[in-house]
Amino acid sequence: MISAAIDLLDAGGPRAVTLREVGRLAGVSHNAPYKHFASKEALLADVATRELAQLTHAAAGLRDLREVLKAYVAWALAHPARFRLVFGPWTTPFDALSDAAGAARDTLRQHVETAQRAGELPQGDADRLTVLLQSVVHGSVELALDGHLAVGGKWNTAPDGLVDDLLRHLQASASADGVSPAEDQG
Amino acid sequence: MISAAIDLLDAGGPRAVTLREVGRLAGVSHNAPYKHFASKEALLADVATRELAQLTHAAAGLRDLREVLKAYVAWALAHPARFRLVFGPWTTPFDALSDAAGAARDTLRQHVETAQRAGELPQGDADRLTVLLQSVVHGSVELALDGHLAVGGKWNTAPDGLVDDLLRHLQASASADGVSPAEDQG
DNA sequence: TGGCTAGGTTGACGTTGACAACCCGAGGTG
DNA sequence: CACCTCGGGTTGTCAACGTCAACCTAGCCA
Repeated sequence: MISAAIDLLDAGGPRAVTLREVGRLAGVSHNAPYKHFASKEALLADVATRELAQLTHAAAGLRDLREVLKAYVAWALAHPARFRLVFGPWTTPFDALSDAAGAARDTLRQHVETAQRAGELPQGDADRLTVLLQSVVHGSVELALDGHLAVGGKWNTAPDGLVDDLLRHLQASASADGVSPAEDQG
Repeated sequence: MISAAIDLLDAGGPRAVTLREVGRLAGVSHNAPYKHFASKEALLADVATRELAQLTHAAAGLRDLREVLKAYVAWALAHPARFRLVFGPWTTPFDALSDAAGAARDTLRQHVETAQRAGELPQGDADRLTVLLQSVVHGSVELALDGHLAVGGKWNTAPDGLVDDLLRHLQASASADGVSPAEDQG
């Protein structure tokens, strides 16, 4: 059923995900999903949780911060509906989904701290830096999905480029700020 | 009818905006809205366009870039449903809305260029810088609305703070860049 | 054997977006 | 004046949806 929901989501957007159609795709009746999920939103929350956990797992194995950020971007652009679902407006809180989001941010923060130690990012509160990076990824992807980034027909302003821009500026800020660190080779 | 739609939107979120309820609030029958709007989405697009135009108009009169960015943030946090509506997933394109979004980015870019001339931002493509800032505003607001920014119970990571952080880093990057200028031309 | 339960089924209810047909009153034209 | 067009309103209707309720059935365990 969950895979059926994902199929519908990818094919026709959030509007296409209907409990009845999920049941149809799964070869059961229109009310069978209620035996597994309390509501439509609960089904979607389950889908979102799995998706986010999978993404986090994949990101944990990547080399450096830039790769992680770009992996998020690539995933979101490849599966817009899933991205919007995961970070969408939930009307009721789901613990599992919140936990998954927390785990995702934790692995991201770990990469941030590593980059800070390497002098590639400014020192300071790693949490703030993490959410700053996450915000750029999140916002640029959403703007791109809405078509707001095709300014003047040039696509240099794609999310990937914005991530690079921010990292470059942060690197510059780190260099300017941290004249003290000795191991500034790299 | 439009004000009725806004009332419903603010009160009960996107789900509460129903053509029938709009008609009810406007004191007409359940099908009257169809005499003015082709579909529910068209009504919402009209609402979104007005809202965005109004916001842009207000932003055009502000002093500096920081104020503009914070005005966006304040508006979005004050009216989450409107924010999500404006930048939400439209299933059909609406020219008026696209134009309004373009105008919004134009005024933002103007402030960016002013800040660049003042040396408060790195030189280079103003468009890229604009969307970078817009991305942070956009992303941080959305993360905040989803409750993803209450890390460790500290709210220093609020969108306002993130905007300040980014501007500070960019300022530092600009200062560092200014040492060896004349690299970008565009 | 008997009963409990997870999972499935049919049926129904209320709500919604949308379509169609009818209706009225103001305005312009002969 | 009669005639007609037409914007805006109305009722009626439809299919689809989420959800609730009741019923059913196969497997398991005491």
